[in-house]
Amino acid sequence: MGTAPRPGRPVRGSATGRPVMAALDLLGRRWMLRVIWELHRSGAPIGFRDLQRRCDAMSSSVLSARLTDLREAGIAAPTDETTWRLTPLGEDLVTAMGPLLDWSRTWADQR
Amino acid sequence: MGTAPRPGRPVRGSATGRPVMAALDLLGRRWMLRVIWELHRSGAPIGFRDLQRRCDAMSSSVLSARLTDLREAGIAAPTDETTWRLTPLGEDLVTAMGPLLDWSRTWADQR
DNA sequence: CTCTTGCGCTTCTGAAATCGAAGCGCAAGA
DNA sequence: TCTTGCGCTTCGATTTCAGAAGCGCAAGAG
Repeated sequence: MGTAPRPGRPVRGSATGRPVMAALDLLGRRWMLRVIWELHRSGAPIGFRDLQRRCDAMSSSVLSARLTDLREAGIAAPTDETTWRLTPLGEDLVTAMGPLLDWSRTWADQR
Repeated sequence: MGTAPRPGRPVRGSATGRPVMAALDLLGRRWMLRVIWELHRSGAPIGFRDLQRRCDAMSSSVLSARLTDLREAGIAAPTDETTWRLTPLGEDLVTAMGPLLDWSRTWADQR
């Protein structure tokens, strides 16, 4: 496929290809943040169908596309050919998402 | 329109409506993170067409939809009928995005 | 061995989101 | 009056997603 954005190259939604724009493009795809979140939350390598179930039964075709995106971006990787896990870079990303999740609770309280 | 997700209610891509899932859905829409980022980066209230230009000339129809989403979510608000700005809640969100932007630089360095 | 079950995905078709150009009504100059 | 730019809306074409079906494989059950 080769559709995953890379920093340094022009990206969908950004002519510059600056890292932050590439990241916002990659992470702004449907289900992306959720898939990353569930990969982390499972704690251990997880299989395709299991991951799909955890993501509210999201479409398998899109899950497949997202996993390809994540592999190309170096955020997730297949382990023993049948399961997936986050790379160290991916775990760093989850850590970076922490404040965002905290914010979502604040957001919920304010309504 | 009323399409913006709210915590506590079932959300596209999540049957639970838990705050974090609602946030991931809202922020996972195309251009959403970028629009928030540019609203913040401009420093002052900003007009529609100006904002559009800063977002790599994104489609005006989608920008309009995103601004509606953001207004309903309480993240952005119109000021004097001709410009937009982030609410305090929106500024908190940008702060929460900080680590994510830091991560994007790490991500860029690793490739 | 055959039969079933579950796996990781892929394929396909209709629905939904997005793109992008065009245009509307308005207001402020020249 | 005429132009210019504004905030947006509308609409047809394109891209993406949803969701059911299915393929090939492997591991049991009988």
